[in-house]
Amino acid sequence: MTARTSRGRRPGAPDTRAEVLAAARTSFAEKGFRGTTIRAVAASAGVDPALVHHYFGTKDDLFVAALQIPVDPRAVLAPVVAAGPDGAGERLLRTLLSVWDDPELRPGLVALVRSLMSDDGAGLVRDGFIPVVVGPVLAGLVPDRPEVRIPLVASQVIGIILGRYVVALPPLAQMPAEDLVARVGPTLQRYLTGDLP
Amino acid sequence: MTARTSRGRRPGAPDTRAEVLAAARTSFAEKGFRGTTIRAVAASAGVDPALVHHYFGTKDDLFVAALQIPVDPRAVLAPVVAAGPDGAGERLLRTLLSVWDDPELRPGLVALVRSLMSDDGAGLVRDGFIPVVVGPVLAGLVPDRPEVRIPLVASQVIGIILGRYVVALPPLAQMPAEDLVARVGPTLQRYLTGDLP
DNA sequence: GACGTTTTTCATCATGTGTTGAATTGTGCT
DNA sequence: AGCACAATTCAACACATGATGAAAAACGTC
Repeated sequence: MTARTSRGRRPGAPDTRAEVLAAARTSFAEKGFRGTTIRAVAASAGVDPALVHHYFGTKDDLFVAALQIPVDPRAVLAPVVAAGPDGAGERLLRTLLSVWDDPELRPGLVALVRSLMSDDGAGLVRDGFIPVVVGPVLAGLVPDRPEVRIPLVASQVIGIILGRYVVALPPLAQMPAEDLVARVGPTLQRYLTGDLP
Repeated sequence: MTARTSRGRRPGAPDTRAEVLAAARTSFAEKGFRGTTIRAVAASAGVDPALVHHYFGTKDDLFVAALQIPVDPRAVLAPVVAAGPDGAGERLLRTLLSVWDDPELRPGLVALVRSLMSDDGAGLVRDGFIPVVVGPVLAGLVPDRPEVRIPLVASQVIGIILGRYVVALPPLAQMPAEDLVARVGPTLQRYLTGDLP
């Protein structure tokens, strides 16, 4: 924010690197990959663009550094699956919301989702994430026809995440997690184990 | 595709304008607004970039020309609402899918959604589209607490649209519309008129 | 066939971007 | 005090992009 003029190292021991990373995170989360410029990140961190390159190399490198998703979806979902099909819908949603509501993780996750939308990461979600990562895990929960049930679950989950975190639809974004769980849990439960035509 | 060298007007009566527009549509749909360059559109239409500017003015103008959503959501939704709450979930979804499955309308709609995602059209969806356009219409269907019910409906609808049309999740994209209606309709019905905690 | 009009390309500009290398200033070690 | 090293900025390059104005080729009309 404040104008810096002098050249060379700053006095004190400011963790400039962390500030740059934070600025990059929020910018990627808000404007996506192409919408984020290194110059804007640098400006928002009160720093010269060259410093961004000095710490993190290219823009791609900065992006992966900004994501840093310290969450293995399989590890997170494992307990949900292990507890069996009863009440799995609510447990699944509760787990998911607890991860996304963590303020440490949220910007990275939002940035990831945004970039998956705009650049052709759609293919990645379609061919990689759903069938390879989350599909097999949830497959342990459903009694039959996983190829029908899993996408239905995915559609409702995607909708919640987009509405609550990316678009921040007011009532959805402010709704207490437990209310959401109570309201949407049954939907997921039906998709997972209910009677489907 | 073929290399054109000669200057001036082409022989015959090719509708180059339409070709440019089509190229713009698919590019906007696939790569979003920022991901689309005028030069790429021109190349894909086998045309000089200046021609794109000649027909449609600035890039923004080209974008709105490419959208051309000849669909007024309120007009489309009106009959759904008029028929009353019984079976509204299925009717709503059926209507929606019939619009999106129309190959004329699809690229424009996908492009619109993509751009709403990446640029900060999120605000537009949040503050404009949902509360102003679709909210009041659907409000005629719900018995109480619209501020809870409408966003839930929105979340499931958004998820379906993203899964089926934007990401093109395989089983969701290929599923016959009526199967989807039968499977997801009850969810919407519950969000609209069911017992919610 | 002459002529105005439309369609098309060429050449060019200004701007914003990612990236690089050198220069400057502070910090910590000996 | 001296010196290697890290942190930081400056200046600049190469490139892609959106945009503009003028010129060339085909068409339609009289």
